Amino acid sequence: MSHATHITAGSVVLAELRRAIATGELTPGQQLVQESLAERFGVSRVPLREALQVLEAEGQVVHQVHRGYFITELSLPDLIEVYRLRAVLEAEAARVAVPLLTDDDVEALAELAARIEDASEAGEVGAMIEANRAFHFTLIDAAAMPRLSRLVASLWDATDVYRSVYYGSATNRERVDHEHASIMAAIRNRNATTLIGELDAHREHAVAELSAIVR
Amino acid sequence: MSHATHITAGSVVLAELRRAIATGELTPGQQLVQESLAERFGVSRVPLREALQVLEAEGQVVHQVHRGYFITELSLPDLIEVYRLRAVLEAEAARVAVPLLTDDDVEALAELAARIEDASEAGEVGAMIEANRAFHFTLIDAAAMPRLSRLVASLWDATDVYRSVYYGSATNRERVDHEHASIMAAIRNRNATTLIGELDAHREHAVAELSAIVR
DNA sequence: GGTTCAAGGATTGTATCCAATCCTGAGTAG
DNA sequence: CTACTCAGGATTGGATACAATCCTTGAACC
Repeated sequence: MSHATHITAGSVVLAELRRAIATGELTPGQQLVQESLAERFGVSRVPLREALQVLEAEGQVVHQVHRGYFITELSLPDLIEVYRLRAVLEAEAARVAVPLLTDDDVEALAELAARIEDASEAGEVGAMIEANRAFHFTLIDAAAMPRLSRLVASLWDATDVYRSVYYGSATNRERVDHEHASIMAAIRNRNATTLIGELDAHREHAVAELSAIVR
Repeated sequence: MSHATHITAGSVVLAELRRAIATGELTPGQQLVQESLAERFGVSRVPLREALQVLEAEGQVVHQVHRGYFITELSLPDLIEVYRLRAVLEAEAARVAVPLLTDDDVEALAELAARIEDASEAGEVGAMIEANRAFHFTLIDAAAMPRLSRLVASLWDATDVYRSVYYGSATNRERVDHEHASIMAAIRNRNATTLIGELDAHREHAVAELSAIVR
């Protein structure tokens, strides 16, 4: 029996909340009224609160006793810190992963890069976000450091609120495609130093664009 | 995060559980039966589960649907990964913090180092663990990167289960004191490179000892 | 007009109760 | 003797009900 077979109300609500945050349906600063959300998802407040507590631990929402849960508002210093920590951790992941990459891994990465491009040209923002995440985490997971993957994932989650806005721009989507091509080239060459440089540039461009959005 | 002024049943239970884990009262692999714990803390199962969910998000306990919560068992690869991630993140913290350190910070660090030594000689393991954590996080917090502090804290928490065993040994306590002296010297000289080297050595010795314990 | 303060409703925190699932162990068949 | 089956209790997941706290609103007072 696998874990996924046990669908619990709390996990369903958690997934729904994640989606709502990622799509921008729930906007930063907004209060999450427990009764309304519970009714909307067709569950009681108990599993709803369970999901909210998980999101709080991840920093996606903030909690104030007797006042409630609110979607986290990312400040500019916050955003910059998230990307700085990503730089540190993803560099480590790349360093470890490159020597471990199998040909199958590289193949999978190339295919994901292609899927991103397709979604990008079609303007399918949701599909692009998903494929993009799969692309980057295929590389990160290749380092075979599960805790590292989890930490980086939580940092990605922290900026999910703004990701849909970022990919909404065709200019941004096009630049991302070019950067992914450079990243793939470094991966194919098994050159960790170059790869880390490309990843850093990739992130720098994103943080520059996002800085404008946050304000 | 909840204001300290408003103590909620869940937060009390959470603190108690943390203490019980840190002191080794709850041992790795052990099941946490909700009813018993709730009764022991004098609360219902609702706030207890709330605390358990927080600990699960932090990786201190694991959860299996319809089976319950268990104290996490740290595998050797896990332990090594935790310390490797700490090395990466704490090095970054040190790099950022050193130029920002005020004389007051250095003073506070020196005082904490002294407190650690006192507790070490007196064999007060609990006090030593607490002062040691305060010492290291005074340095880390000086980097003024709150998310970085949180990530590192979660990595420290992950090995809390074994910390009391580690500090139970007088040999270990004595070595730690010497290492802290070297760390303080590097801090006083505002030499980030030396400091990072000392911190790395400090951690390497700990992971070597802990590896033996895990097995 | 501005400030203080006290209801009352709105919202969250917690306890209690019921439902769903798991685990144990006795019994049975092979 | 071993493997399987299937109650019955033990334990967790979730819903409802109640208590504690907060927030708004409006009136009294300066």
